[in-house]
Amino acid sequence: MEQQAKKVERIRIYDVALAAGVSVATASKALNDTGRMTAETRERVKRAAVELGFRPNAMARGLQGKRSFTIGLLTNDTYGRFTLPLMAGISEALVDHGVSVFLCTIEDDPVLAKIHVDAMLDKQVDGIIASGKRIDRRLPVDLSHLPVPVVYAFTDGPDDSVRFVSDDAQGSREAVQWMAGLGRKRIVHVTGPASFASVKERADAYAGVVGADAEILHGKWSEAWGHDAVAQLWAGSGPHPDGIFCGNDQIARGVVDALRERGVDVPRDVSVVGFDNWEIVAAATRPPLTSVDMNLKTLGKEAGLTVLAMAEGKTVEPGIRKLPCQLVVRQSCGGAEAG
Amino acid sequence: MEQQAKKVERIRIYDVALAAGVSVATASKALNDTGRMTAETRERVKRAAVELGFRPNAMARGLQGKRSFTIGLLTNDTYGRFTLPLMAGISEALVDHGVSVFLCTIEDDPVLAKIHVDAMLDKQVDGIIASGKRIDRRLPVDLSHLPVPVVYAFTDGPDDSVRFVSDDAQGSREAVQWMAGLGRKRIVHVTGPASFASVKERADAYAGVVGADAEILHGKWSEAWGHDAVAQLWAGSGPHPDGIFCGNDQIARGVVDALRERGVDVPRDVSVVGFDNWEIVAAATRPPLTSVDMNLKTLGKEAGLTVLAMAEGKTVEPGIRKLPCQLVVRQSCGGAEAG
DNA sequence: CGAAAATGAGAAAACGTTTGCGCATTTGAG
DNA sequence: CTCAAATGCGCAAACGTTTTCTCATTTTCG
Repeated sequence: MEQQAKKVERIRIYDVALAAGVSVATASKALNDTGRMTAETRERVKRAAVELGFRPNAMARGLQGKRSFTIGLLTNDTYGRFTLPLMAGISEALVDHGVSVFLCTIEDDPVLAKIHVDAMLDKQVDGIIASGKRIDRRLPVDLSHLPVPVVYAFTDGPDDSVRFVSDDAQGSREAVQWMAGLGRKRIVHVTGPASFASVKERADAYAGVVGADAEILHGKWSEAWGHDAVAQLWAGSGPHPDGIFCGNDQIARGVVDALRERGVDVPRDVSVVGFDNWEIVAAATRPPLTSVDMNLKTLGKEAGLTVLAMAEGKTVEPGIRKLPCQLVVRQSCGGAEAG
Repeated sequence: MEQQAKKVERIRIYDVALAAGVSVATASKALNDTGRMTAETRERVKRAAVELGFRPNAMARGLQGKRSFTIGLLTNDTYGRFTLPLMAGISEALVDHGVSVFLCTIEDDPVLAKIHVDAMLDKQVDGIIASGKRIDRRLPVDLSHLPVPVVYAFTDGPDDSVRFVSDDAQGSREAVQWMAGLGRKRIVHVTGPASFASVKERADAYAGVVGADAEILHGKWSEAWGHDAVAQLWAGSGPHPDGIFCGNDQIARGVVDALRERGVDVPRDVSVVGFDNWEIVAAATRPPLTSVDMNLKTLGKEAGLTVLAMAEGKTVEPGIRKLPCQLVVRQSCGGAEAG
C-alpha cells in the first residue's frame, strides 16, 4: 500500500449555500456577519456550514483582495535563542485571529534574505516582523519600501519604523538593586564586548545604581570569560566583590563555576545575577541562576498584534517601544523564597 | 509622519502581457515554459517580466487549483532544540522550489494542534511535516486522513506513514568504537530514562560493541545526573571506567565537570562522548565534548524534499528511513587532530 | 500545387470567495 | 390607501492566475 494524498472533496461555500437553500452571496454574508438578512437565515446558513464542516479557502479569500491571514517572521538568529520565544508569543497572539506565520531564517545572507522576502510578498503576507539576535544590528535587507507593514522586534530598524525591544536598563537596575537590597556592598559588572549596544545600556544602568564604585569588565559572551573575569577579580589583594552582575547567563555560569572552584560560596559569600534567563543555562548552573528575563514572548505578542493592526489599516506611531524585563529569582543570589 | 502600508501597485501578468504585446494567456505560458510559441516571443515576455519586476500572485496561482508552494511544520518541541535544525534543513531544501514554511508550535495541546492543522489546511498547504522532541511519542493530533501528504520527522507516526529518524544505533556504535580505537578498555554508558526508545536503541548498540562488560546507568537527562553517575562509578573500590559514553550532552557535561572536580583528567584518564552535539553545551564544556550529531538538518532536508515529491503526486513507500549520525570530534576523548 | 499536419497565439472558462448593486417585497408614515 | 423607506436576498463582477479549446497561418510532404 502506498502513501499518497487522498483526494477528499473539500466543502465549498457553494455546498453550504445549497444546503441552506440560499445563494452563494447570502451564504458568504451570513458567515461573515455582514449584509442584510433574517436572523433565521443567518442561523440556518451557519448551521449548515458547521454540519458540513465548511472551511473557507484562504487562497480564494485572499485573492479577493482582502487579507491573507498570514505574516512572515524574518530572522538571522539561526540558533533560535531569541527568535523562538518571540515566535511563540507571535503565534499565541495571532492564532486567535486565524493568522499563520511563515518563519524564514536568513543567515546574514542578503541574497537569501531577498529571496525569502520576495517569497513572502508573493504569498501576500499581511505583514512582516523582522527579528534578530542583536538589538543594534539590522537584517541584511531593506524592508523600508515594502507594500506591507513591517515591525522590528529585537533588531534594529530605520528611524521611522516601529520597533520593539526589551528595557534592558530597567532590567539591569532591578537586578543590581535586588543584590543591593540583599546587603551586597561591592557589586561589579562582568559583561560582553563593549561594541554591543545592549552591553552599553546594561552597563550604564548598572553604573547608575552603584555610582562611583562601578567596576565594569568587558570580554566575550562566554563561560570562559566568566572564569577569567573571576580570576582577574580575585587576583588583586584588595577587597573582593560580594555581588556580580553578569551580562548574560553564560558569563554568569562561568563566574559561578569559577567561584565554586575557588571555594567561594554562592550565594553565601557572593551573589550572582545573569541576564537572558536562558533556562538551559540558568537552571543547570549550581546553584541555579537568578537572571533577568527579557520577556521575549510578550514582546512577540505585542509585535504580532501591532503588525496585525497595521495590516488592518490602523496607523501606528513609529518609534521604539521598550517592554519591561523581569527578574527571575533562583538561588544564585540568596533571597529565594524556597531554596 | 505615520507608519502605514503604502499602496504600491503590484505588477500583474496583465501588465507584462501588455508590455510584451501578447495576450495574458501567452504571457502565462511563456513564463511557465509551457504552451507553444516562438522562442523570440517567449524571450520577449520574459524580458518584459524581468523589467517590470513581475512576481506572480501566489494566491491566484494557488487558487487556480495547483500547488500553494507552502508547507506546514508542526512540532511540540517548544524549546526548538530539535525542530530548529530540522527547520533549517527543510527551509534550505525547499527555498529553491519557492516553497515557504508555516511553523506551528503546539504544546501537547490537542485543541491547539487541531486549530493549527485546520489553519494550515485552510491555507491549502501542499503538505505537512510533523516533528517533535521524542522519537517514540506522537503529536496529540491525528494526521492520518488529511487531504494533503504528511511525513513524520523525529517523531512517531502511524505504521503506514513515511518517517525520518536518525540512526542512533549506528551513531552510538561509532562513538563507542571510537573510544575503543583510542585504547579505552572499560567503557560504561550513562544515559537517560529507560522509558525512552532512543535510550534503548543507544544502549543496545553500546552493549553490542562492548559485549559482556556492558554497564548501563539510567537516570535523568540532566547535568546533575551526570554528576551523580560519576559519584556512583567512583564509589566502588574496583577499577574505574576509562571511557564514558553519555546519552546526551547535558549528562556528558555533568560527567566531565564531576571528573574534573575529582581530579580525573579528561581526556587523559577518561574519554567522554556525548550525544546530540548541542553546540551550546558541547562547546562550553571543558574540554569541549566529542559528541554524536544526529544530522537533523539533513533529516529536515530529506523530509522536505519527500513531502514535496508526494505533493507532486509521486508515490513514496511508507516506512522508517534512518539517516546516519556523525561523530563530531572535539577534545573530550583525545584523538582530536588539533588539540 | 494541394491537402494534411504542425505551429503560434488568443478567447474564455475556471478556481472559491467577497461585495456592490439592483430588485422585489414588506413595513411604516401620513 | 398611497407612496416612500426599509428589508431580505440574489446576480454578477472582481481578484490574478492557469489551462483548454479554437482558429488562423505556416510548413511539410506526396
